Amino acid sequence: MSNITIKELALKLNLSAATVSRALSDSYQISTATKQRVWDLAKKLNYEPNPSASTLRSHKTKTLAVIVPEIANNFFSQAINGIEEVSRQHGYHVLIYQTHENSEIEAAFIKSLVSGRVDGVLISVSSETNNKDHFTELNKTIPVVFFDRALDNMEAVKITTNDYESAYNATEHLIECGCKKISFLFALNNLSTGKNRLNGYIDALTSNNIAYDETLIINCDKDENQNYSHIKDLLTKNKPDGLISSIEELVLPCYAICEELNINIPDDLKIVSFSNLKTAPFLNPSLTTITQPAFEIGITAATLILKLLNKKQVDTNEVVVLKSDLIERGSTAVKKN
Amino acid sequence: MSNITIKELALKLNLSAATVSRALSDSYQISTATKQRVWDLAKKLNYEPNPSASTLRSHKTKTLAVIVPEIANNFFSQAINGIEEVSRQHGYHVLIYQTHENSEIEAAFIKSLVSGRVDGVLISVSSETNNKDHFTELNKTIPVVFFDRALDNMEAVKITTNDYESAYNATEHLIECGCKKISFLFALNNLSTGKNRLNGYIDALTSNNIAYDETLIINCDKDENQNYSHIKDLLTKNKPDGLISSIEELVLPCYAICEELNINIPDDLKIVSFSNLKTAPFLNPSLTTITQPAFEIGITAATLILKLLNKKQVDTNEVVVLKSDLIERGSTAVKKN
DNA sequence: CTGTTAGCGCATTCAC
DNA sequence: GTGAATGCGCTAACAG
Repeated sequence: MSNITIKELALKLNLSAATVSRALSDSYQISTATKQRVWDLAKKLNYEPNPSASTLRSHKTKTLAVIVPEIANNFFSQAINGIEEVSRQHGYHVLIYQTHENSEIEAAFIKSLVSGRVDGVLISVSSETNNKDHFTELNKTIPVVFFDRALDNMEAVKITTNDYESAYNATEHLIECGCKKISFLFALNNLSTGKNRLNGYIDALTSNNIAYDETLIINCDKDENQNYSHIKDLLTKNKPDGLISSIEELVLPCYAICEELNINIPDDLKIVSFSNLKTAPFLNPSLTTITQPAFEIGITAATLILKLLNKKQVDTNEVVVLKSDLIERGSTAVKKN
Repeated sequence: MSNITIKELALKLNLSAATVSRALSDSYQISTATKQRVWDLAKKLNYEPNPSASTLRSHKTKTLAVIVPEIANNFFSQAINGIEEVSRQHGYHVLIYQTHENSEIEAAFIKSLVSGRVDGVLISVSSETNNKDHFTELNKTIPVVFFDRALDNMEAVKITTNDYESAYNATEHLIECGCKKISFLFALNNLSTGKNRLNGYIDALTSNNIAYDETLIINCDKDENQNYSHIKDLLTKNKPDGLISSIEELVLPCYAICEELNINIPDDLKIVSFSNLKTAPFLNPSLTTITQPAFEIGITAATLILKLLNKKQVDTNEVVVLKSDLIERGSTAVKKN
């Protein structure tokens, strides 16, 4: 801890602590000469204000909390990147919490944040969460902004992507590629993020006059082994020629199963996956991805919450929808949507 | 902010604030009955202690700072995952800062952290950094633990991986695969992390009686375009049959260049890269990776700093070295080192 | 076992 | 323009 305090600065400058405090915050009440003296000494002695004392007095922490299911995830780490970027530019600090998709851990974090540790919270909710009580409670005291995964029935600022549309387009893309039997790996079943993706898939099928077949939709959850065997069943029995995965985590099992079953990708089975592994289609031309603008989502979410904190005019119910890209790669070409 | 304070609890319970404070921290001085009354009311009223007030008084923040070059990076995000995990289990909060390999931003963060915002700092230094002044200054006031990228000439707790050995093994692996002309993409030139990787490569060559050829070593830096053209030159003129990339970021340009030049991977050129993209060899069998135990590094770093904070006996000069895996994938097999 | 008192460092109100 | 006084919420020393 830098031991130097306002009091000590005041002492050395023959000023009162109040004057030094005001000078440091560039108050109009202080003469330019005094300000300069204060700034010079502060710089010389490496003065750094004590954040706890400052917060205790001013009720401003200059800190944001970010709650995500996982940090080691291509989407979330890119989003956090954007959030940190904006925060740094505005002198804000960023606290990170991960829930591992566990709504109890999530609730505990949320509860602990009402104590004035942060000025605002950016959250992408766990896939299990359906109780919004903690959130409404928290939102009474500080601004909360949801990104990517929001609670359906909650009024709050939300940043999402065009999940429905991008799943629709991806499905149509597979149809245009000649797929007749397209399956869907359904994850985030509890959230509108997941449901929208499913609905985009279903609607694309029906509007292209393809019979909607429930057995082609696999419900996926946290149990990796179960997911694996369900997908394996699907590929063995139903033999789809196209597949859409609603989360990146399921791509690898798909590849493993195809190898096991001697299914050739993409000749026998074309795969499209929601994924922010931007290098995926380049390392492996047979994979097409729906890539969310994760960094921009982070930027947008952080910018919005800072506006809320600065009492700028923001619709506290605003929903921002950004667009995903469909990234495909043949031998050389790279397409974007 | 949860408005309820110790004072209010005290008032409602006909106790003094001091007693309530002691009861909340489960002090041995307080009767079980009183403790229970306090806990019950605290729970009922959703009391959450004000962290600023607590810190101001106790000089403990229960917060760690993590400084990394990039969050959206497979290695660092996995390391942060481990750090967050340990921190949560011990009731610590985690602040994230990214330097984008800029030592000025890094220095500014370090400077701002002497003010008592955190109890300790976990850092992986920027590739530009060679001035250790800020670090020694900071380390006087709070513990600093370096992970993966440390400053050479600084006495501190460090967690690293066996960079020399893993580069050595990877090079020997390529030799065993029949490569005669192995090139090396040299990055992190300023850090021992990078230098050790280079030396492992060089020593593996010489101890296998392969002439050491400087033109096969490409100096890479932040300038992506320059890296690209240098690598392209290498592949065009020198036509190596093996390549080791000392960072993950250079793999994609390599693939792009090979495609451009009609070089077949792995038939014409075998590539091994330091990379924590764990899915890489699975999505693309032609890539072999040296994968660092990022999560374990995070776990270890966090555990160590918590020990330091709790004045446990820790050698303040301790260096922990964890081991990377060489992950290769033929048609079906997966090897580990 | 519990209460009283004091002060962490800062920002704000009120004086002059 | 500047200073003196006050209190944010908590914990620790001292007292009993």
